[in-house]
Amino acid sequence: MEPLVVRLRDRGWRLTAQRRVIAEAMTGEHTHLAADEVFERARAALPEVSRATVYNTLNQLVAMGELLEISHADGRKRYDPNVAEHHHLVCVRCGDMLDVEADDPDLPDHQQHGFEVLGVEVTFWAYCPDCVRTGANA
Amino acid sequence: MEPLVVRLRDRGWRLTAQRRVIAEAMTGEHTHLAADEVFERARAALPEVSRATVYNTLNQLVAMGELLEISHADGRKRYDPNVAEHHHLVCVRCGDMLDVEADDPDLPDHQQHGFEVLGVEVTFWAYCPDCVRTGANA
DNA sequence: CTCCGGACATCGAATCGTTCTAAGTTAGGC
DNA sequence: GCCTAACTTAGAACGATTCGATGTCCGGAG
Repeated sequence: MEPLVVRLRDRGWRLTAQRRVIAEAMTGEHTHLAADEVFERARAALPEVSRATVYNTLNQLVAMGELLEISHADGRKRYDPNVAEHHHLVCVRCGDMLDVEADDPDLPDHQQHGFEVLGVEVTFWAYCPDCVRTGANA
Repeated sequence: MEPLVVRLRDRGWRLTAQRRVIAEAMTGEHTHLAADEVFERARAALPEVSRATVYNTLNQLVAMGELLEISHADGRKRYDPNVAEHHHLVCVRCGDMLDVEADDPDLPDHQQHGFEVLGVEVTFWAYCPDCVRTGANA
């Protein structure tokens, strides 16, 4: 797929300097940034971005379906540029997250208890390699 | 299983009036209360409970394994007296939650990408019956 | 070219959920 | 009936996020 900034431009989204650095902050190797981490990265590239603009922009990208918003146990939302249906490995000690493929063995019948099921997300609670190595995982 | 308050007493937990009304607030029909809703219910039974005591008590019950803490998309944690492994149907419009049994068809190999898997939680994103009926689910 | 309107960005204050703190109260062993 | 530790309290503090008011930029009509 084309990079995020290209897709955004093609949609006619006004790609200002601030929005560009925010979008670029999302397309690195670490794909589960909290809003504040996005802010830090964006500000490193362009000091005159404000926190509010980061929040505004992230919310717009979520509404546009270009980012996934993931609510994390620590209370800070994470933003995931991988919008394909997928699942997460979450370390219960350090909170680190890793995407895992959705093989979706059994998306159950579309109706459950009267709820109309839209999608399924599996969270694997785990210890990450670092915490297994260094930590007393008691 | 014995009711929550009985189990707590049997553990030697000091069952004060405040703790009792908080525990009782958790054992009603609605099993996914936010802290503030627990506070409201507890205060209805005993007006002189403070918010801090509710938070303290809920955190203790979670630490004791008597409650499950669930992080919800709206940022408020929910507390679930059903501590058996299970999954959740979550309405994406109103946020309502429903427990579903964990048949756990395939708890995958205990190791994934170097993560040591402890447990699996499936979230079914859905429209609840009320929102299907009343809402423009657009 | 200039003006205008609307979209965008900014700053700081406000809000929300939660935790902390310091002081007051209670329960139960001696 | 004390003493101590555990418990509770009200309110301040906190971190994450949103809001509101104001300022800036851009593109098109005149």
